[in-house]
Amino acid sequence: MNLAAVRSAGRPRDEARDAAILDATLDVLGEVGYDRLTIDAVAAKAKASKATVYRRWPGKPQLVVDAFLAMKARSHSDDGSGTPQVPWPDTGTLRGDLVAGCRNFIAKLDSDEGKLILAVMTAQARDPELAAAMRSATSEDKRKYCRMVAERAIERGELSSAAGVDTFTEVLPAMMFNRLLLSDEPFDDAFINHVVDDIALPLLGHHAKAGAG
Amino acid sequence: MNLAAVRSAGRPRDEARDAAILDATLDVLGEVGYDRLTIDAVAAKAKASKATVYRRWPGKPQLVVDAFLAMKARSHSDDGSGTPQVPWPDTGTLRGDLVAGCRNFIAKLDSDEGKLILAVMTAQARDPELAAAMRSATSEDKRKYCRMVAERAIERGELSSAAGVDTFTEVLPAMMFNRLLLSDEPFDDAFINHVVDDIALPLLGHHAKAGAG
Amino acid sequence: MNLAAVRSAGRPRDEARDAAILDATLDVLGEVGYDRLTIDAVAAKAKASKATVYRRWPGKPQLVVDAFLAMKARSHSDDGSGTPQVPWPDTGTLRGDLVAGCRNFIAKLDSDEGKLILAVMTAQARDPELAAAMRSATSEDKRKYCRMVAERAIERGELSSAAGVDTFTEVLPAMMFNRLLLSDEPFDDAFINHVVDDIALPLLGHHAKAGAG
Amino acid sequence: MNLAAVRSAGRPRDEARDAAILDATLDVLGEVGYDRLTIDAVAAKAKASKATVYRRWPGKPQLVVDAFLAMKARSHSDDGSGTPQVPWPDTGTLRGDLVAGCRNFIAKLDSDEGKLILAVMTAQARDPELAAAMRSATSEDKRKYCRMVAERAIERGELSSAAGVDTFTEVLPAMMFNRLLLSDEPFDDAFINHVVDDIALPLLGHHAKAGAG
DNA sequence: TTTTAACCGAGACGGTACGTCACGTCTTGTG
DNA sequence: CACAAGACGTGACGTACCGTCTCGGTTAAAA
Repeated sequence: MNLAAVRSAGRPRDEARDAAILDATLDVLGEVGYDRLTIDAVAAKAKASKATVYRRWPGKPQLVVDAFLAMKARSHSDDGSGTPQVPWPDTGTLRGDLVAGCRNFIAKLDSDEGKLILAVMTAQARDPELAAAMRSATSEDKRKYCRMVAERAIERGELSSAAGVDTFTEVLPAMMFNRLLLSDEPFDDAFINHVVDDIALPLLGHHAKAGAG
Repeated sequence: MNLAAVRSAGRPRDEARDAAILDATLDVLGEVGYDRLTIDAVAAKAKASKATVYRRWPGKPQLVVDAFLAMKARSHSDDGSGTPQVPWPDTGTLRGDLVAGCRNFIAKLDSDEGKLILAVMTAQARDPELAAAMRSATSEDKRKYCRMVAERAIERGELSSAAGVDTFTEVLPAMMFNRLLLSDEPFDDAFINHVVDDIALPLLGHHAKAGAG
Repeated sequence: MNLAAVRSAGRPRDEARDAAILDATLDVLGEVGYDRLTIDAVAAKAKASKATVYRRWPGKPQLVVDAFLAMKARSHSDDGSGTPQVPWPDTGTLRGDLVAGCRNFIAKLDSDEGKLILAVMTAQARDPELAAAMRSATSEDKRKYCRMVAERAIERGELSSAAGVDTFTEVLPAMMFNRLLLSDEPFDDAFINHVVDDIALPLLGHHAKAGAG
Repeated sequence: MNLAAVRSAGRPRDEARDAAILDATLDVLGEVGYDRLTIDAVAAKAKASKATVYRRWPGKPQLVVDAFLAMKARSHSDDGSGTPQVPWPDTGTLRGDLVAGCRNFIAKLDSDEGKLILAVMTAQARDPELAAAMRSATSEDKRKYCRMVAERAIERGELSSAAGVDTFTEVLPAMMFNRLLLSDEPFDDAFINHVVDDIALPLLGHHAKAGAG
């Protein structure tokens, strides 16, 4: 009797239930938001019992995190490659890359997925565990993207070093979260230009003469 | 019959109840946090009825906002002057002023009031109305402080213009909110130094050779 | 200053308010019944304040009793005479008089006033005070009617004495109240015939061979 | 899959909770009466939750009816026999039987159970459903008793037929309800004699020469 | 094979908080 | 004083979710 055999006498968990429950969670999340999401509603929509939900997740925040991660994983695996399915296009200039990146993010928020992202972000502040999960789920993506943009700029000669990249990677999301969660001002092109020209480029050490667009 | 006489037939609302309820709200908020705060508990502590609470506020978030604003108003009116009761000391250098400002903020968060601030901030993201109220309640303070620091620096010759002040006023709080609400990293001196040296000073156009402290 | 002048310093009670409140009470009673009648609703409909209502009546049951009595008094005083405005017709036979009386009562219950009567009767069982008021308000009418019917029968030679009249006066209303309040069977002609033939006439000592109608 | 197997998915209702809740209802009913009985009090006394109560009964009147019926059922099943545990003694005369029956009823009203009976009767007039339930719960008993008394009388030769029994069965309870619910006169021996001699016996066709007692 | 132990759906359970309603009292300003 | 308006403390209402717990009935690995 080896270690692997120790666990599980009894009926094994039906992994398909996980998927159904996570799907239902995303549905409900999109329909009513994080705060009004109830486990009962999720279970009903998944044709699962509350017990099955609670057997797998200790509570709402964890369930929502997992649902979010599952959604992310699914959208990333639409193709077989490890590269993101929405490639970050090389626009030819540092500023163009940054603006394109921001616009891409806005576009994402308008999609079905975006509603969920907002719902989850909204709940982050209340739930440290959810926040941690979200961070670990997204930080790598953010870092990759920012580094790539910086490297391209260095190759082009627009930047002399990647020194400011980490700070920039830190400030850019902070600005976006604030705009989305705490401000009622629109997340529009004017804001993007402002963030790119007045914050991102200066922090990256790009003393632009070409100025704004 | 003038306009002033028009208002109010019937028994006027007892403003003292407002105060009692808001006080109770702050108490409960400090004791159990936003999520576990219940209207029943507030009413009981204020020796008021739930009906009285609901007659004045439509729900928990609005009540908490008002409680927060009342606390702010009260602490600001401790003296009769218009100047803040915690003066922003002139440390002699721009960098010193900024660090001192940040540390002052941290110190505030450790106070009784700080628990409330955190509780309210935590709830902001969920409640647009609360967020709006918080913004309007705090933005002026923030702007004043940042301008004052910048003006001192200009007087000293450390800055050539106040051009970056607005952006700086925007970024600094964003960084702090992120650290407080979405990060699990400590809000310590290392972070302050990082924000001041790598973000604030560059954005203000202070191309410091004097570097760190 | 004479004795009459002693009482009442200050503004005298506006007797018109009584009428308005009682009218409103009858309205509300007819609309929603006794149990759902609220003092607030009455006051609102009378454009009176709750204080005015409570200054005059200690509570709902007393108010409803008074409203009922006022309605009765008003309908009785439609003409100046002391005789009832709905005369009890002499049908020529004892049985005919009894059936006509019962039918008259049913007809009354279908009127606007009837709804109120039912509402008040419904409330009687719960409220001893209301029951007492109702009794004293209606018993005399009942006794008068029953005696009149019996006397006519004696004049016609249908009855030899009025001996059974008091008992009959007691049983008839009891049967009706039971049918109305505690039974779900209809208050129809079949019931009337049953009561008259099987109960009223035997108790009055009318050993009829002429039987049914 | 037979019919018995069809019933019930999910956890079955715990019948013991029914009993506990009904017991608690009877307790509270006895303590404070129908009008002051609250669902909260019942639930607390039954160590149940309000939700459990509302899951089984739609509201107070239905709960009270069921509690009453449960009490009746329980007291009837104290012995295994189908005969009532309080036998109706044969006093030797029709009049004696009737008087004894009425006195037995009065005695019952003075017991603990009597308080409940009164409480429920009081509520009947307001609640048609309750009234219907009470009727079906008590009518059979009444009919049985009245028939038995009549049959004894026929055997003794006191009555020539059972013709008047149904009417009598109808009138007797009506008189009692009126006395209990709508009158303030006492339910005493004088009343019993009156009902028996002036109403019951005549309606049964017992033209007594022995007259009253 | 036969256990046997965990799974599954459904839904009851004790709680807690919700937001509303009506009560009877009170507190204003205006006759 | 009375009066209209309406705020007040009280307390019950019926609902909604919480997270846990039975049920009867699978489902696979272990015996």
